[in-house]
Amino acid sequence: MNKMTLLDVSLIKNLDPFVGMEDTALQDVLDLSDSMHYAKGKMIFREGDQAKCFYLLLDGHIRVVKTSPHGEQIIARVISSGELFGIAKALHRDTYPADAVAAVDCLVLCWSNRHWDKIVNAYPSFASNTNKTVGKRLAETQARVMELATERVEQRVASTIVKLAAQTGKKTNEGILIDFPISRQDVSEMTGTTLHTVSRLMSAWESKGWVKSGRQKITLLESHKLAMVAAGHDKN
Amino acid sequence: MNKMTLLDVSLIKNLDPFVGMEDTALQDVLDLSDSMHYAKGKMIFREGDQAKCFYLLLDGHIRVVKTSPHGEQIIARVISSGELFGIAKALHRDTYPADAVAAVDCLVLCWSNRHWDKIVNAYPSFASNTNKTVGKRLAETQARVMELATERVEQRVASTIVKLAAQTGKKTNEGILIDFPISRQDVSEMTGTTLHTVSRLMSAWESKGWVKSGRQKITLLESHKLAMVAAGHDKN
DNA sequence: ATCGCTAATTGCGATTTCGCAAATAAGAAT
DNA sequence: ATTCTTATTTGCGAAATCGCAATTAGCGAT
Repeated sequence: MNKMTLLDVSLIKNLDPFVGMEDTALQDVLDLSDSMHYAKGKMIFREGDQAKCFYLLLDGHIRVVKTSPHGEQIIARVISSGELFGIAKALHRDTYPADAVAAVDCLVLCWSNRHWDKIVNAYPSFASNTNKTVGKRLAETQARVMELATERVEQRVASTIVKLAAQTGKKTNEGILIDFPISRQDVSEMTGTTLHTVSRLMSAWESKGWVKSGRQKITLLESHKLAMVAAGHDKN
Repeated sequence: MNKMTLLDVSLIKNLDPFVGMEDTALQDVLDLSDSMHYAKGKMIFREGDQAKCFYLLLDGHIRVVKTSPHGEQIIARVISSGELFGIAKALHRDTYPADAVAAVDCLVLCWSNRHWDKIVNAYPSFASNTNKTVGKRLAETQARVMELATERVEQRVASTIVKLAAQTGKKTNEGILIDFPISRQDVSEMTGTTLHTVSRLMSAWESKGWVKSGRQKITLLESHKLAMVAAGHDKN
């Protein structure tokens, strides 16, 4: 789509999916890609769509969302820059397993799935890095099952915002800001609870001075306190 | 360990992990394996152990169990015959992510991880089948997150026993029997609830004639009714 | 600056699910 | 057959969380 813009190898050279690849190989792969921009709120692909591309997020944040048979949504994960997404091919799927929505304006590279086998076969470290990514996601998902099965809402919410802060956090003079718009509803969809309960928890933490939050904005002031709550320790 | 016993290609020829492989290839792979027996209750590997082997279950059932930091256990999945397990290499892990326990006497093949790369490189369809398995497990795990996040206990328990019946069920003249010893506690560890709640649900269903259950034994008489409950429909 | 929309807050009663405790039952071992 | 161990059942009160509803607040668009 955008073959005119020259994409430089340095854009992707240091990203996890490409470690271990030669510059010439990177250039070859880059030459197969299109670069795309998605405005905040745009849907990049939808659950069940035929998977015709796979993607690399260069800049922004993406929410991966699944919808239950009864219409409730849950956020399966948040993709940050440097991560692959929509890699249905790696899982031998021919449809996407979830919606991908731009949480902010996003810059992505995308490749036609036609190129997948070619790339995977030509560059074993790419294949290997991909497997590693999938393995990590499986482990994370499994960890979430554990949390949902054994922890109370308060712990899950604390743990989720601490993890988000670690993943996407930006230091400000007040504390660590979660660097994309995130509502109470979003947090509830990541933790299996309701926006009401999240709101109550945030209010309680705010009154203790542990967080400072506003409309779609969360700043952690005392992340260690929250980490304690996440771990299920004392609740003072 | 058991090179004396001649293992025949027909043992594994039709199993998912090996579809698309030539008989000679299968024989080569088989020649690298050891066959092992694990008595009911034996632990095959433990979470965090250095992963030195990967396994194929030839006969029996295996519980894959994770333990939370606070000691609660949850059953991540149940492995049935024909499935690979302990494939840490496929996920680029060097430790096992969970315990594997023989739910009944089990017959397994195992391979040293030394052989993993060799096998994967020599037999692309094995690599591909493995990716597919991992993809399926990721999807299942994700589905479980959805259930835990959005459904009530009753639905989750119903859904779990229906799925177990589909996976391991054995037709009897009464109905579909889940073909390995499974306690109320086990079910609770698969659904994120307590054995008490499971017991109450089973009692209720038994009094409606939907199931018949005893000590570590569950038979589904009216699985469609349970499937309705699982789907969250009426509760009559 | 004002309007309008969406997000957030919070009180309160309703439900769900838990957790304890005590009793019973089913097999396994002797 | 008897004893022992482990699984199951069930009542009941407690706790966590939900869900509704009404209000308030923040921010973008006009």
